[in-house]
This record gives sequence, structure tokens and C-alpha cells, in this order.
Amino acid sequence: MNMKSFMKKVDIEKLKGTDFQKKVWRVLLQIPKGEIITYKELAIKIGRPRAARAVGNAVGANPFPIKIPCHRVICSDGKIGGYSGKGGVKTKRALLKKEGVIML
DNA sequence: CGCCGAAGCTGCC
DNA sequence: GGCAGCTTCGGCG
Repeated sequence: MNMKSFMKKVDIEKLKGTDFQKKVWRVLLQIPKGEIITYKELAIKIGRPRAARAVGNAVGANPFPIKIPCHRVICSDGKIGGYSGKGGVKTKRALLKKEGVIML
């Protein structure tokens, strides 16, 4: 297998950020297309089930909000949390819809 | 069901 | 050292 095909995204490890952030971004990139996750689930995945808020900050602090499926992360209520990126929550909803994720 | 306040975690000034 | 933030939970009406 070609390693090049594997690195279709950006190397988070190469980016500047804390261990916590890198972990969060890594999980985001491991999320399959059309799949979403809550901040809480994400926090639990990285080992900080009580750091849902911190996770939100890390996700929104990523250097490439376009290459990072930050829009795949939603509230535990199944609603869109927020979006510090361009367009705001509006863009987030649009991206989710494009991905095939329909919100009720 | 909707609103309010408090809690636990990180990153930055 | 302290504040604010893409949240979460519990209690109350």
C-alpha cells in the first residue's frame, strides 16, 4: 500500500497545537463520512469525558476547519453546537446536509 | 419541555 | 493567575 494515499488529509502532528488538540483532531479525521459524533463522545474518546467544552475549543481552534470535519461534531442533544469557523452554524448545517446527515 | 445556574477542562492574554 | 468558550447535567416551574 502506498503511504501517500493514506495521507490524503493534513498531518496534525506536523501542525502546531497541544497534545490535547492533536488528539481531538485525530479523532475528527478518523470519523467516517456521513457519521457524526457529540462533543461528549469525543471527549470520552480522547480520555477526558468531562472536557466536552475543552474539546469544542480544540476543534474550533484547528488550523484547517475545512480539512477537519469539525462540522461532524454536534451537541449531545443531537443539535448543532456552534461553529467559530466561517459562516457560523449556518455553514455547519450546510456541510452536514452535504455529507448526508439530515437533522430532525 | 424550556430556562437558569453550576461544574470540570483547555488555551491564551 | 484569571477569564472565556463549538458543552453537559440537574433542578425547577
